[in-house]
Amino acid sequence: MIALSPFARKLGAFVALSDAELAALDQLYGRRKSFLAGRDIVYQGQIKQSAYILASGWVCSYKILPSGTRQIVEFQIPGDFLGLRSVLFRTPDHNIEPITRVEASEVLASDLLDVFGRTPRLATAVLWAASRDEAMVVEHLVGIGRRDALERTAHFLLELCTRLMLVGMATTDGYACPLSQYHLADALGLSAVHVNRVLRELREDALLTFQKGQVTIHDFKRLIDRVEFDRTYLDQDGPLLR
Amino acid sequence: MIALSPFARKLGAFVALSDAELAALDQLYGRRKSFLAGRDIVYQGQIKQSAYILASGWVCSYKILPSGTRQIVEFQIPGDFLGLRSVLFRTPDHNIEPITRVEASEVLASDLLDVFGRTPRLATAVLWAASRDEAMVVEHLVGIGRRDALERTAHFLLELCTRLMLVGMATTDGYACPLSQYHLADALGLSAVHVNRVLRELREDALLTFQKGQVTIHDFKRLIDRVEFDRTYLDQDGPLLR
DNA sequence: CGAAACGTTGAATGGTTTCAACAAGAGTGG
DNA sequence: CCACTCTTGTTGAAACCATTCAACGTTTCG
Repeated sequence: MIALSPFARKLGAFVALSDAELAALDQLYGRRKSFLAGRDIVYQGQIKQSAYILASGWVCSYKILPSGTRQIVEFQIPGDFLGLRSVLFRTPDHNIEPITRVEASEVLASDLLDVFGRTPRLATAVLWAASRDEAMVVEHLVGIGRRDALERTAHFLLELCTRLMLVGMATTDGYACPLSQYHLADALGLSAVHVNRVLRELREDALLTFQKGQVTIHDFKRLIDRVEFDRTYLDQDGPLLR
Repeated sequence: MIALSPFARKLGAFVALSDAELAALDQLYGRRKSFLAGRDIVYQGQIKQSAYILASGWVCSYKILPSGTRQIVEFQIPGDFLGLRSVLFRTPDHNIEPITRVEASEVLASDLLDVFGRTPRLATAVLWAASRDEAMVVEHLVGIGRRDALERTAHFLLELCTRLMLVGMATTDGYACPLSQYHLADALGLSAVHVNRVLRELREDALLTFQKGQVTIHDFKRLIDRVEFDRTYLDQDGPLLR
């Protein structure tokens, strides 16, 4: 098997894809665009009738409160859809920040619907991925509402790990992670100072190290036990739909 | 105009509905079911290939953590869809609790798709409502992550107010609310004790009273200013799509 | 009437934030 | 190439918001 795009890899985990379906996937990819780290992708206008599929780089979507603090709602990594709903529904009310340099393929709504019509299994796969994204936002909400800082942080990093494994960018030993402690803080609803302390604790307990753009998991099993991470959607080694 | 169902009322706020479209809506309603307060609607099996439209009563969906605490993700009120995604996507991993006695009409996936195909404006309206639901979950996440207890609580009660106004069950003076302080606590990520204190503060500041199943808003404008509530989707006095 | 659920309040505890100060590394322009 | 600044990371101490524990009042309902 030759190198698949992260997107194809991810969908392949949900639905076993035939060569024909893989070919149909290619039709989705439109114009390639790149965005610079830090410079917000203003949703108004820029992405209006089109969505993107992330080819490389990390992105986050967030909201800013009148007080000036912000809350990151979710991160997108290679293989993820960006703005899928905004194509179908309405202009979103949140901001998008590229965390690294980002390469993304534009996806036109018309192409998407066209491919969906001709290869229903692809539609299933895409919607499945979308529903997983939504489940993650819910999981995120639960974590912020009911888990303490350490559990929440570890959970988040473990979830990132499972997502990255889907596209071949992580193993249970760790992964490259371009996030700053400020990003973590804004996502976890904590202060950056406290994130720092929590990371130190995780490191001193020899569970996990978050340093210099690298997450190293020292004891995967013990970490999972310690924070009661639910492995159900982790133990997916084959497509769900054949 | 004769009495519309809450569902029709809500959609009417998004899309101006013709008589023909209102008639098409009626086709959606299938078997009527009722559920008892407190008895969880187990998602596995019960609601599998069908969704529901709430006719009367309140429902909440929540997740339970290994520690035993729970986090309520969202509430559904009359006019809301229940399990829309589970029809399209996969079986959800959360529980559903009817808070009051609930009357709901079953909606078959086939009927839904059929109506969508024949009256695209209805499809737009339904998807619009779905996207608003999703936006609310995000708003909820932001609140839990970045607002203090008082702001969070007031925000939540104001949001409920705007939702209920859409279906004619609230005014800016208040509304009937069957939630207990425990429900509030589980939704807001707070302890019930602290919710009680926060409610007292809101009451003593003559902003809002939450008592005996009734939310009374004493000073709508001052409350909104105090907690920096965003009125944008509040000031909707006409359909967005004509 | 009694029990169970819900609401209320105080005091002690604790997790998290804020403030403040400093170290280390990356990028920038002179 | 070095000084400079800016961002990111690190640590301690004080302050604060929210939780927990515990007790008691109130309502609801069988």
